[in-house]
Amino acid sequence: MSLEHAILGFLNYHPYTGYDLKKIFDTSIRHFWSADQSQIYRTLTRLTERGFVEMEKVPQQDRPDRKVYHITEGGRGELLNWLAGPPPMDEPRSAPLVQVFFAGQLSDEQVLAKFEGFAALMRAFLAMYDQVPDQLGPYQEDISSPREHFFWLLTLENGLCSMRANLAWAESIVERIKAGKVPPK
Amino acid sequence: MSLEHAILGFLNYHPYTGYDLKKIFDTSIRHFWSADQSQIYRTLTRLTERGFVEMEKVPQQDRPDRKVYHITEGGRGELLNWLAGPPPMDEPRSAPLVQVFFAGQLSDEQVLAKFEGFAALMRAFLAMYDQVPDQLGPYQEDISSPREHFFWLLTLENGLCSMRANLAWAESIVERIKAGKVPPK
DNA sequence: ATATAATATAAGAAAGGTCCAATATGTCCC
DNA sequence: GGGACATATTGGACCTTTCTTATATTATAT
Repeated sequence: MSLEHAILGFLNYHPYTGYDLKKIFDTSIRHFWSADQSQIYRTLTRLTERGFVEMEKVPQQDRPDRKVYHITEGGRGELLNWLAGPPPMDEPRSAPLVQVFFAGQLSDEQVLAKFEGFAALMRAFLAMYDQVPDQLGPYQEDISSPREHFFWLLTLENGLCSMRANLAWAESIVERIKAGKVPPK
Repeated sequence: MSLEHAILGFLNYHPYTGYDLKKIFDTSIRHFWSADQSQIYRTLTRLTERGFVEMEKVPQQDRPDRKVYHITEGGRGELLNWLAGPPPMDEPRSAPLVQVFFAGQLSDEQVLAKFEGFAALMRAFLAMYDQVPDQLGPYQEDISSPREHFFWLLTLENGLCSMRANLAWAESIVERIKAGKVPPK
């Protein structure tokens, strides 16, 4: 679980409202982390209870007050502690691989279609990545120093590397299928 | 969500109890799918309600009855339908990448340690993979025809490909850090 | 003789996440 | 004037997952 840490990470650049955070998640880091709008508000409440963030009401004329959250000393400590700590290992959870594992229960034609589908999916991802801009979307001014931009590019690279590896994997399987190397039912 | 489909996939080979399934998950496909014991029992109940599986009580002397679940025609249909359908795309969710994205907030020494930590983690994964047996653990007899074994090797290959790609990524970053290419704070 | 691990199931509670709907207003365009 | 869209937050219902605890027996090790 690290929606909390992702929120703390952004609030450590700049104070934001729940609405701001939703937009930041939807634009900048959408390709490796997503967040439900309700969940962002609930997490902000939880972080407030724990003393990691504080809220300030900014009244506006004729529309609901903005609730601007800023990180506290305790929150900064929690964040830096988590960042400096050991890298969490991604718990494995891959619905596509479940399909691969059980693909033997399909007919040979269906198996071929399945893996061609995988390859197509990964090519589509790669095409998308080419369109991911160098920049971070709105709210850049707060975040995009050369240092932050450098680390942003590193996360993009990771996506590219993984997708290329997966594409090569899927393609090698398609070749093997066509070469008749799948044991029959 | 496809714990349901993973369970259906196994029950399509052979009828099992909840306990059997837990052991199968913990041994065979542990590296890309895990399942909590309570969750397996609850999911079996749900699958029964939907008519995808049926339960048969097998009394045992002096210990709780085994509840052996077997797949129904409806369940087989649901499974094959899902398998033949479009590959689900994994929703992106990567705690490690959240750390990369915010790593700029650490000191330069901490950044180096962070990425060396990533590389070490992936080397550890790769070392583990070498030890993953060719075989599927217990319950093999039910599952390991040459065809099933072929698909099992494919999922292992995927893990290897991804990990190698991630290792290369982490190592290239370590090199760049050592070459002084990280913009200062 | 006793402890423990393994076999086998299940219920309760809490945490996290998703979906949907409600509220309230401002702006922009047709 | 009406419709669509953006701003801004909140609440309810529900689902999934995890953690913990409980029960009961058998096999194995000390």
